[in-house]
Amino acid sequence: MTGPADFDVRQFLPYLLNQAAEASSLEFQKVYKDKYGMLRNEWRVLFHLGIYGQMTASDIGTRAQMHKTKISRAVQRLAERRYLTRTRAEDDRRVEYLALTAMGQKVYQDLKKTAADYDAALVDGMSEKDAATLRSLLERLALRP
Amino acid sequence: MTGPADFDVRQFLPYLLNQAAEASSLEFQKVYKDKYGMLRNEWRVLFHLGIYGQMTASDIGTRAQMHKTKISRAVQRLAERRYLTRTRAEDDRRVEYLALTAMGQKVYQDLKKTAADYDAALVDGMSEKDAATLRSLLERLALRP
DNA sequence: ATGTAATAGTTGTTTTTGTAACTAACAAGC
DNA sequence: GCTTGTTAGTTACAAAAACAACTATTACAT
Repeated sequence: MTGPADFDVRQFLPYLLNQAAEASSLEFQKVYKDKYGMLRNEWRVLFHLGIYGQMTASDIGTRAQMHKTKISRAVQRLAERRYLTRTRAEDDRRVEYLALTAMGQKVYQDLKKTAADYDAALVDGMSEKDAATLRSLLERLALRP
Repeated sequence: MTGPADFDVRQFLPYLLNQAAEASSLEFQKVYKDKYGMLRNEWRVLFHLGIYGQMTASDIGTRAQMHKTKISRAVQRLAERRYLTRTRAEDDRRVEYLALTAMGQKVYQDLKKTAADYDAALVDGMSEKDAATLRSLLERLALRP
Protein backbone atom coordinates (compact mmCIF):
# COMPACT_ATOMS: atom_id res chain seq x y z
CA MET A 1 0.00 0.00 0.00
CA THR A 2 1.27 3.40 -1.01
CA GLY A 3 0.57 5.97 1.68
CA PRO A 4 1.38 9.66 2.04
CA ALA A 5 4.59 8.77 3.87
CA ASP A 6 6.38 7.59 0.76
CA PHE A 7 4.56 9.78 -1.73
CA ASP A 8 6.93 11.24 -4.30
CA VAL A 9 5.95 14.84 -4.94
CA ARG A 10 7.71 14.72 -8.27
CA GLN A 11 4.90 12.45 -9.39
CA PHE A 12 2.21 14.81 -8.11
CA LEU A 13 -0.29 15.20 -10.92
CA PRO A 14 -0.81 18.98 -10.72
CA TYR A 15 2.95 19.39 -10.90
CA LEU A 16 3.38 17.02 -13.83
CA LEU A 17 0.45 18.61 -15.60
CA ASN A 18 1.86 22.09 -15.21
CA GLN A 19 5.28 21.01 -16.37
CA ALA A 20 3.89 19.24 -19.40
CA ALA A 21 1.53 22.10 -20.18
CA GLU A 22 4.27 24.72 -19.99
CA ALA A 23 6.71 22.71 -22.05
CA SER A 24 4.24 21.72 -24.70
CA SER A 25 2.75 25.19 -25.02
CA LEU A 26 6.09 26.82 -25.59
CA GLU A 27 6.67 26.09 -29.22
CA PHE A 28 3.14 26.66 -30.38
CA GLN A 29 2.84 29.82 -28.34
CA LYS A 30 5.58 31.34 -30.42
CA VAL A 31 3.48 30.92 -33.53
CA TYR A 32 0.45 32.86 -32.42
CA LYS A 33 2.59 35.31 -30.53
CA ASP A 34 5.28 36.16 -33.05
CA LYS A 35 3.22 35.68 -36.17
CA TYR A 36 -0.05 37.25 -35.03
CA GLY A 37 0.76 39.14 -31.85
CA MET A 38 -1.78 37.10 -29.94
CA LEU A 39 -1.94 35.99 -26.32
CA ARG A 40 -3.01 32.57 -25.14
CA ASN A 41 -6.49 33.76 -24.14
CA GLU A 42 -6.94 35.34 -27.54
CA TRP A 43 -6.01 32.12 -29.26
CA ARG A 44 -8.57 30.31 -27.11
CA VAL A 45 -11.34 32.73 -27.93
CA LEU A 46 -10.38 32.66 -31.58
CA PHE A 47 -10.55 28.93 -31.93
CA HIS A 48 -13.81 28.67 -30.09
CA LEU A 49 -15.34 31.11 -32.53
CA GLY A 50 -13.69 29.20 -35.34
CA ILE A 51 -15.32 25.99 -34.21
CA TYR A 52 -18.75 27.17 -33.13
CA GLY A 53 -19.27 30.20 -35.34
CA GLN A 54 -21.21 32.97 -33.68
CA MET A 55 -21.35 32.89 -29.91
CA THR A 56 -21.52 35.20 -26.91
CA ALA A 57 -18.78 35.88 -24.40
CA SER A 58 -20.67 33.84 -21.82
CA ASP A 59 -20.89 30.89 -24.17
CA ILE A 60 -17.14 31.00 -24.56
CA GLY A 61 -16.73 31.26 -20.83
CA THR A 62 -18.73 28.11 -20.31
CA ARG A 63 -17.07 26.13 -23.06
CA ALA A 64 -13.50 27.17 -22.39
CA GLN A 65 -13.84 27.51 -18.64
CA MET A 66 -12.46 31.02 -18.89
CA HIS A 67 -13.30 33.87 -16.56
CA LYS A 68 -15.30 36.70 -18.07
CA THR A 69 -12.59 39.30 -17.58
CA LYS A 70 -10.15 37.20 -19.58
CA ILE A 71 -12.68 36.90 -22.34
CA SER A 72 -13.57 40.58 -22.24
CA ARG A 73 -9.96 41.59 -22.72
CA ALA A 74 -9.25 38.96 -25.33
CA VAL A 75 -12.30 40.02 -27.32
CA GLN A 76 -11.24 43.66 -27.16
CA ARG A 77 -7.84 42.88 -28.60
CA LEU A 78 -9.20 40.58 -31.26
CA ALA A 79 -11.70 43.25 -32.27
CA GLU A 80 -8.93 45.86 -32.52
CA ARG A 81 -7.07 43.59 -34.88
CA ARG A 82 -10.26 43.08 -36.88
CA TYR A 83 -10.29 39.36 -36.27
CA LEU A 84 -13.85 39.46 -34.99
CA THR A 85 -16.97 41.61 -34.99
CA ARG A 86 -19.31 42.34 -32.12
CA THR A 87 -23.05 42.62 -32.69
CA ARG A 88 -25.41 43.75 -29.99
CA ALA A 89 -28.36 41.37 -29.57
CA GLU A 90 -31.68 43.05 -30.33
CA ASP A 91 -33.82 41.04 -27.97
CA ASP A 92 -31.42 41.34 -25.03
CA ARG A 93 -29.22 44.36 -25.20
CA ARG A 94 -26.79 43.11 -22.55
CA VAL A 95 -25.65 40.41 -24.91
CA GLU A 96 -23.14 40.68 -27.74
CA TYR A 97 -22.75 38.19 -30.53
CA LEU A 98 -19.18 37.55 -31.52
CA ALA A 99 -18.08 36.19 -34.87
CA LEU A 100 -14.83 35.93 -36.78
CA THR A 101 -14.20 38.19 -39.74
CA ALA A 102 -12.79 36.76 -42.96
CA MET A 103 -9.37 37.72 -41.71
CA GLY A 104 -10.05 36.03 -38.37
CA GLN A 105 -11.08 32.88 -40.20
CA LYS A 106 -7.87 32.84 -42.15
CA VAL A 107 -5.81 33.21 -38.99
CA TYR A 108 -7.83 30.45 -37.37
CA GLN A 109 -7.31 28.10 -40.29
CA ASP A 110 -3.62 28.78 -40.31
CA LEU A 111 -3.22 28.27 -36.57
CA LYS A 112 -5.36 25.18 -36.67
CA LYS A 113 -3.14 23.65 -39.27
CA THR A 114 -0.03 24.51 -37.32
CA ALA A 115 -1.65 23.07 -34.21
CA ALA A 116 -2.47 19.84 -36.00
CA ASP A 117 1.11 19.44 -37.14
CA TYR A 118 2.49 20.26 -33.73
CA ASP A 119 0.07 17.90 -32.04
CA ALA A 120 1.21 15.12 -34.32
CA ALA A 121 4.79 15.83 -33.31
CA LEU A 122 3.85 15.70 -29.64
CA VAL A 123 2.23 12.28 -29.83
CA ASP A 124 4.94 10.99 -32.13
CA GLY A 125 6.31 7.88 -30.54
CA MET A 126 3.25 7.23 -28.43
CA SER A 127 0.94 4.39 -29.35
CA GLU A 128 -2.47 5.42 -30.68
CA LYS A 129 -4.01 3.84 -27.65
CA ASP A 130 -1.83 5.68 -25.16
CA ALA A 131 -2.42 8.99 -26.88
CA ALA A 132 -6.16 8.40 -26.74
CA THR A 133 -5.97 7.46 -23.07
CA LEU A 134 -3.98 10.60 -22.41
CA ARG A 135 -6.49 12.89 -24.08
CA SER A 136 -9.41 11.27 -22.42
CA LEU A 137 -7.91 11.46 -18.95
CA LEU A 138 -6.92 15.07 -19.50
CA GLU A 139 -10.44 15.94 -20.55
CA ARG A 140 -11.74 14.30 -17.47
CA LEU A 141 -9.31 16.15 -15.20
CA ALA A 142 -10.16 19.42 -16.91
CA LEU A 143 -13.88 18.98 -16.29
CA ARG A 144 -13.45 18.18 -12.63
CA PRO A 145 -15.21 20.82 -10.53
CA MET B 1 -5.98 8.91 -42.09
CA THR B 2 -6.50 11.94 -39.89
CA GLY B 3 -5.14 15.10 -41.51
CA PRO B 4 -5.05 18.72 -40.42
CA ALA B 5 -8.29 19.37 -42.31
CA ASP B 6 -10.46 17.60 -39.79
CA PHE B 7 -8.32 18.21 -36.75
CA ASP B 8 -10.38 19.11 -33.71
CA VAL B 9 -8.62 21.86 -31.82
CA ARG B 10 -10.52 20.93 -28.68
CA GLN B 11 -8.36 17.81 -28.63
CA PHE B 12 -5.14 19.79 -29.03
CA LEU B 13 -2.74 18.51 -26.41
CA PRO B 14 -1.36 21.86 -25.21
CA TYR B 15 -4.92 23.03 -24.73
CA LEU B 16 -6.02 19.92 -22.86
CA LEU B 17 -2.89 20.01 -20.76
CA ASN B 18 -3.42 23.61 -19.78
CA GLN B 19 -7.05 23.01 -18.93
CA ALA B 20 -6.23 19.98 -16.82
CA ALA B 21 -3.32 21.74 -15.17
CA GLU B 22 -5.35 24.80 -14.27
CA ALA B 23 -8.29 22.82 -12.97
CA SER B 24 -6.22 20.38 -10.96
CA SER B 25 -3.98 23.05 -9.47
CA LEU B 26 -6.87 25.07 -8.17
CA GLU B 27 -7.81 23.16 -5.09
CA PHE B 28 -4.30 22.43 -3.95
CA GLN B 29 -3.17 25.97 -4.62
CA LYS B 30 -5.59 27.16 -1.98
CA VAL B 31 -3.79 25.09 0.62
CA TYR B 32 -0.34 26.57 0.21
CA LYS B 33 -1.79 29.99 -0.49
CA ASP B 34 -4.33 30.37 2.30
CA LYS B 35 -2.55 28.29 4.88
CA TYR B 36 1.04 29.39 4.29
CA GLY B 37 0.83 32.48 2.10
CA MET B 38 2.92 30.79 -0.55
CA LEU B 39 2.98 31.16 -4.33
CA ARG B 40 3.30 28.29 -6.76
CA ASN B 41 6.98 28.95 -7.40
CA GLU B 42 7.64 28.95 -3.69
CA TRP B 43 5.90 25.63 -3.28
CA ARG B 44 8.04 24.25 -6.08
CA VAL B 45 11.27 25.45 -4.56
CA LEU B 46 10.18 24.21 -1.17
CA PHE B 47 9.46 20.71 -2.27
CA HIS B 48 12.64 20.44 -4.26
CA LEU B 49 14.59 21.32 -1.15
CA GLY B 50 12.43 18.92 0.80
CA ILE B 51 13.31 16.11 -1.56
CA TYR B 52 16.94 16.78 -2.29
CA GLY B 53 18.04 18.52 0.87
CA GLN B 54 20.68 21.17 0.30
CA MET B 55 20.94 22.51 -3.21
CA THR B 56 21.77 25.69 -5.11
CA ALA B 57 19.35 27.90 -7.01
CA SER B 58 20.84 26.63 -10.26
CA ASP B 59 20.26 23.04 -9.23
CA ILE B 60 16.62 23.85 -8.64
CA GLY B 61 16.45 25.61 -11.96
CA THR B 62 17.68 22.53 -13.75
CA ARG B 63 15.49 20.09 -11.87
CA ALA B 64 12.29 22.11 -11.91
CA GLN B 65 12.84 23.77 -15.27
CA MET B 66 12.32 27.14 -13.63
CA HIS B 67 13.86 30.41 -14.71
CA LYS B 68 16.41 31.88 -12.33
CA THR B 69 14.42 35.03 -11.62
CA LYS B 70 11.48 32.95 -10.47
CA ILE B 71 13.76 31.02 -8.18
CA SER B 72 15.52 34.11 -6.90
CA ARG B 73 12.25 35.71 -5.84
CA ALA B 74 10.78 32.53 -4.46
CA VAL B 75 13.92 31.97 -2.38
CA GLN B 76 13.75 35.53 -1.07
CA ARG B 77 10.22 35.09 0.17
CA LEU B 78 10.90 31.67 1.64
CA ALA B 79 13.91 33.10 3.46
CA GLU B 80 11.82 35.96 4.83
CA ARG B 81 9.38 33.46 6.23
CA ARG B 82 12.29 31.50 7.72
CA TYR B 83 11.46 28.41 5.73
CA LEU B 84 14.99 28.17 4.39
CA THR B 85 18.52 29.35 5.03
CA ARG B 86 21.08 30.58 2.55
CA THR B 87 24.74 29.77 2.97
CA ARG B 88 27.41 31.29 0.79
CA ALA B 89 29.72 28.65 -0.68
CA GLU B 90 33.31 29.09 0.47
CA ASP B 91 35.01 27.73 -2.60
CA ASP B 92 32.87 29.67 -5.08
CA ARG B 93 31.40 32.81 -3.63
CA ARG B 94 28.84 33.26 -6.41
CA VAL B 95 27.05 30.18 -5.19
CA GLU B 96 24.60 29.91 -2.34
CA TYR B 97 23.51 26.70 -0.70
CA LEU B 98 19.86 26.56 0.17
CA ALA B 99 18.33 24.32 2.80
CA LEU B 100 15.05 24.11 4.65
CA THR B 101 14.85 25.14 8.27
CA ALA B 102 13.02 22.94 10.76
CA MET B 103 9.94 25.07 10.15
CA GLY B 104 10.37 24.69 6.41
CA GLN B 105 10.55 20.94 6.83
CA LYS B 106 7.34 20.90 8.78
CA VAL B 107 5.56 22.92 6.12
CA TYR B 108 6.95 20.62 3.47
CA GLN B 109 5.77 17.51 5.29
CA ASP B 110 2.32 18.97 5.76
CA LEU B 111 1.98 20.04 2.13
CA LYS B 112 3.36 16.74 0.94
CA LYS B 113 0.72 14.89 2.87
CA THR B 114 -2.03 17.13 1.54
CA ALA B 115 -0.65 16.63 -1.95
CA ALA B 116 -0.69 12.87 -1.54
CA ASP B 117 -4.31 12.93 -0.49
CA TYR B 118 -5.30 15.28 -3.26
CA ASP B 119 -3.42 13.21 -5.81
CA ALA B 120 -5.29 10.13 -4.68
CA ALA B 121 -8.56 11.97 -5.18
CA LEU B 122 -7.50 12.99 -8.68
CA VAL B 123 -6.72 9.48 -9.83
CA ASP B 124 -9.76 8.09 -8.06
CA GLY B 125 -11.76 6.19 -10.63
CA MET B 126 -8.81 5.69 -12.96
CA SER B 127 -7.28 2.27 -13.27
CA GLU B 128 -3.80 1.90 -11.78
CA LYS B 129 -2.53 1.24 -15.25
CA ASP B 130 -4.09 4.33 -16.80
CA ALA B 131 -2.85 6.53 -13.98
CA ALA B 132 0.66 5.17 -14.50
CA THR B 133 0.44 5.74 -18.26
CA LEU B 134 -0.75 9.27 -17.62
CA ARG B 135 2.15 10.12 -15.33
CA SER B 136 4.69 8.61 -17.61
CA LEU B 137 3.43 10.42 -20.70
CA LEU B 138 3.29 13.69 -18.79
CA GLU B 139 6.86 13.26 -17.65
CA ARG B 140 7.87 12.63 -21.18
CA LEU B 141 6.06 15.70 -22.48
CA ALA B 142 7.57 17.80 -19.72
CA LEU B 143 11.10 16.80 -20.65
CA ARG B 144 10.63 17.58 -24.32
CA PRO B 145 13.03 20.38 -25.35
C1' DA C 1 48.86 38.99 -15.96
C1' DT C 2 45.20 40.49 -18.35
C1' DG C 3 41.47 40.96 -21.33
C1' DT C 4 37.30 38.09 -22.69
C1' DA C 5 33.84 35.16 -21.84
C1' DA C 6 30.91 32.47 -18.83
C1' DT C 7 28.25 31.54 -14.57
C1' DA C 8 25.41 32.61 -10.22
C1' DG C 9 22.22 35.31 -8.78
C1' DT C 10 19.67 39.95 -8.32
C1' DT C 11 17.11 44.04 -9.60
C1' DG C 12 14.22 47.13 -12.51
C1' DT C 13 10.71 47.73 -15.86
C1' DT C 14 6.99 46.29 -18.57
C1' DT C 15 3.09 42.97 -19.51
C1' DT C 16 -0.40 40.03 -17.91
C1' DT C 17 -3.27 38.30 -14.62
C1' DG C 18 -6.50 38.12 -10.61
C1' DT C 19 -9.92 40.19 -7.73
C1' DA C 20 -13.39 43.09 -6.77
C1' DA C 21 -16.27 46.63 -7.77
C1' DC C 22 -18.91 48.65 -11.20
C1' DT C 23 -22.69 49.81 -15.13
C1' DA C 24 -26.40 48.40 -17.87
C1' DA C 25 -30.16 45.59 -18.97
C1' DC C 26 -33.45 42.27 -17.86
C1' DA C 27 -36.62 39.23 -14.66
C1' DA C 28 -39.76 38.30 -10.96
C1' DG C 29 -42.50 39.10 -6.91
C1' DC C 30 -45.51 41.77 -4.64
C1' DG D 1 -44.93 50.16 -11.24
C1' DC D 2 -41.36 49.55 -8.02
C1' DT D 3 -38.11 47.16 -5.17
C1' DT D 4 -34.94 43.17 -5.22
C1' DG D 5 -32.23 40.03 -7.46
C1' DT D 6 -29.73 38.19 -11.57
C1' DT D 7 -27.09 38.22 -15.72
C1' DA D 8 -23.78 40.26 -19.39
C1' DG D 9 -20.02 42.52 -19.79
C1' DT D 10 -16.47 46.28 -18.51
C1' DT D 11 -13.16 48.72 -15.76
C1' DA D 12 -9.91 49.87 -11.87
C1' DC D 13 -6.53 48.48 -8.93
C1' DA D 14 -3.38 45.17 -6.88
C1' DA D 15 -0.58 41.00 -7.49
C1' DA D 16 2.31 38.28 -10.21
C1' DA D 17 4.96 36.95 -14.30
C1' DA D 18 8.09 37.91 -18.20
C1' DC D 19 12.01 39.98 -20.03
C1' DA D 20 16.08 42.44 -20.09
C1' DA D 21 19.81 44.56 -17.96
C1' DC D 22 22.76 44.45 -14.16
C1' DT D 23 26.67 43.07 -10.33
C1' DA D 24 29.86 39.93 -8.65
C1' DT D 25 32.77 36.20 -9.16
C1' DT D 26 35.21 32.63 -11.54
C1' DA D 27 37.31 30.35 -15.78
C1' DC D 28 39.96 30.48 -19.74
C1' DA D 29 42.98 31.85 -23.49
C1' DT D 30 46.66 34.34 -24.98
